[in-house]
Amino acid sequence: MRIGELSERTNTSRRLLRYYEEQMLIVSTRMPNGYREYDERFVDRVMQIRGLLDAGLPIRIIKQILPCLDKPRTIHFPDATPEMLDTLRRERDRMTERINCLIRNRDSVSEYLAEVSKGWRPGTAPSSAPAQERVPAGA
Amino acid sequence: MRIGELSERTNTSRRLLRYYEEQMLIVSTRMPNGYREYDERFVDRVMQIRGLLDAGLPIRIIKQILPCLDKPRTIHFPDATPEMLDTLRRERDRMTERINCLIRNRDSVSEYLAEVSKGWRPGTAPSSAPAQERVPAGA
DNA sequence: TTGAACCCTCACATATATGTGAGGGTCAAC
DNA sequence: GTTGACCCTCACATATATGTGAGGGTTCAA
Repeated sequence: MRIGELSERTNTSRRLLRYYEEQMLIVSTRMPNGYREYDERFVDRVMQIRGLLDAGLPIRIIKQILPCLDKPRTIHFPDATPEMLDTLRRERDRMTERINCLIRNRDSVSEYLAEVSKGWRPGTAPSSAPAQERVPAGA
Repeated sequence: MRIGELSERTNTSRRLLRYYEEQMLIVSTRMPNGYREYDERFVDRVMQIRGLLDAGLPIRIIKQILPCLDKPRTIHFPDATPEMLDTLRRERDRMTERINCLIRNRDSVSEYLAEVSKGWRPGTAPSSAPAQERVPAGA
């Protein structure tokens, strides 16, 4: 597909797709006329990138963990230097810290909302349906 | 305490503490000479802010959820407009999405690391191998 | 009384992720 | 063959979090 379709399907501006390519998070082949050509799996890939970005990871880190995230898990031994593995371990721990921080704070917000809706004027229905929970905490 | 001590105890530059104040995440009283004065609880408060920031939340959101995070849970009913509660609910859901995204990806990284360490040449300790291999992209 | 170690404000600089637009090709439909 | 919807590169603009430094007070101890 061309960049326009990928853009629509991932809800990501063309500008950003080109930026991610420049940052080497994704690649594209070129058609004879110079247009970028993407194959299907880039839809998921781009959405994964968006998710990580939204979760607060910077591009330079995403670039490093992206090779670990292939779905049929193809490990590239030659690519994994000990330095990269160390970085990966540190980053995994950092992600765990972020997760725990977010969980703690989200739970506080949830609690607050629960208490407010309990004590709130009983005439008004607060319509709060917690979209929550699926949280083991392991490293 | 003055800004220098808070800075050291929270590992946050003075510049940033002033910035957080300007953004109204924290407040300070002033001593007669104009120096900022903070009380103990700002140590935790600032660390909480740092955690949320590191987890990817922007300051304008942190500002909104901060009132829900007081430890002895003092709910300010008059402050909570229905709009703010809606924002809060949306933000809680957004945090949950981030959490799940981070968990998913962290688990993938963990898995990758586990598989690499299993399949690695058993003679070599993972952080002391001769660092001479093809390195196409990485740190 | 001088100097070190604090503090103040103000303002410009940087990095990162993103938007916007100019100037210009390609291609299919009318 | 013109039009409209695509695409390209390049470059400047914006927002956010942060660094850095100038120019200048305050406090305290040697």
